[in-house]
Amino acid sequence: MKQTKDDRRVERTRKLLHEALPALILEKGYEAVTVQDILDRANLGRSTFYSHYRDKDDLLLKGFDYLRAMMEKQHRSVAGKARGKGAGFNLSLELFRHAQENHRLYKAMVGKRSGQMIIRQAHKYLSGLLKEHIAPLANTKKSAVPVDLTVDWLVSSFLSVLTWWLDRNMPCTAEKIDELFRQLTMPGIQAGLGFELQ
Amino acid sequence: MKQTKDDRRVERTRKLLHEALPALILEKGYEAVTVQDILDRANLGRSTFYSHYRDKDDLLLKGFDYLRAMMEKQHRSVAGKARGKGAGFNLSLELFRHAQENHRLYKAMVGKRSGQMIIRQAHKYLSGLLKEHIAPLANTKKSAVPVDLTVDWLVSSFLSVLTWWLDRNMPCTAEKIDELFRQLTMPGIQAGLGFELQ
DNA sequence: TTCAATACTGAACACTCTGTTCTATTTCAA
DNA sequence: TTGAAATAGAACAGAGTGTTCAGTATTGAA
Repeated sequence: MKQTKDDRRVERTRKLLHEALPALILEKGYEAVTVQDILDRANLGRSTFYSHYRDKDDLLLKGFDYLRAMMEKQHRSVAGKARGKGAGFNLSLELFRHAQENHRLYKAMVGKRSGQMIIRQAHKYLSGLLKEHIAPLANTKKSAVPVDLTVDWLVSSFLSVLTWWLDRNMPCTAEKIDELFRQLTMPGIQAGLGFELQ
Repeated sequence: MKQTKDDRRVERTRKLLHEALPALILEKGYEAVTVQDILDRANLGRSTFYSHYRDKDDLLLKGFDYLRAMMEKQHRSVAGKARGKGAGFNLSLELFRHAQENHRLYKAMVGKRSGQMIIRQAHKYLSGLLKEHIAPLANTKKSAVPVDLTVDWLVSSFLSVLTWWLDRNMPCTAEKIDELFRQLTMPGIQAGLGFELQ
């Protein structure tokens, strides 16, 4: 099923819209960006926008979906290479790395000027990931802290460290910021989930 | 300098406005609340609102100022009673307690339906408090983590635990949630600030 | 090359919300 | 009682939203 030229045309239009938004968010903050701003930047007509997206939020959320898909694709590729039994897997480091490679996009999404909705979305998504990857490991007998509280806290912790790092234009490597993140949160995770780490 | 009746009248008007907002935030979320909603709820005229506040954000921020002043007053009173040298001082527990006593207001301010602006304001305020109370204790030689990162992280951690607790209608006591908060964050603080706690 | 389908343009529109202005009314203090 | 201050609320201009629609451009197929 070959992609028609019309399909590519639509894709190109959407890409123009998606690429216009982050820059505008970084310039004036998400709330202040108007649909007209996006249109002017992307050089598109008003009705074109509304034929593709319901509103500004919809555009942003679909941008987030795109980012997430990109991240998951990269993850599968990384995970594929290191398919040893003890290879483990470092979610936060992967995220820091991915954020570094797409820092403009990440900064617009989770940085100081982003909208609350996208932060919530990111929080929700990461909570889901964590519940899937980490919560099953919890030893509920040893742990004194409810698992969902621990997950919420850990996601907030991660996002705050990520935001700090991005808003200061990544003053250190992804590996270093991940190490700092782990120093701050690892012992708490042990208390929260009731297990000892390697 | 006696307070005139006109002064009291103004005060009453402002109180009506301040009391209308939290309920509306909890109902439909801060963003969705219009000035007209507030006016209808408070039974006041449009021009009255704008003679007291610049806009909706201004009203919310002054509400936050009020909350902060209330909290600081209570703190001084508590600190006054326990004025021993080793009495120490448990900021997070005081905040959890104050939140419990004013949970509707706190929930509107920092809960899931609040606005991003007020979260930022709260973050800024708490960061200031922490920098004042805790950062001077940091042992920069031992600590591997930048102090401002640690402070940012700790404030985010606190707000996430507070939000979890409030949004679930405080399923445990203030003392218990404070204990959980400390279990999650204390070891990280030691790593972040490079000192041992009592 | 022609033509119908599809995608985009952009003006016009109704709508909601904002913040200001202005006149009338109420409340208060002296 | 009267002047000053506070409030009421209608009217207004302006910004932004999301829809509609007639017209233009591009595409795929005959």
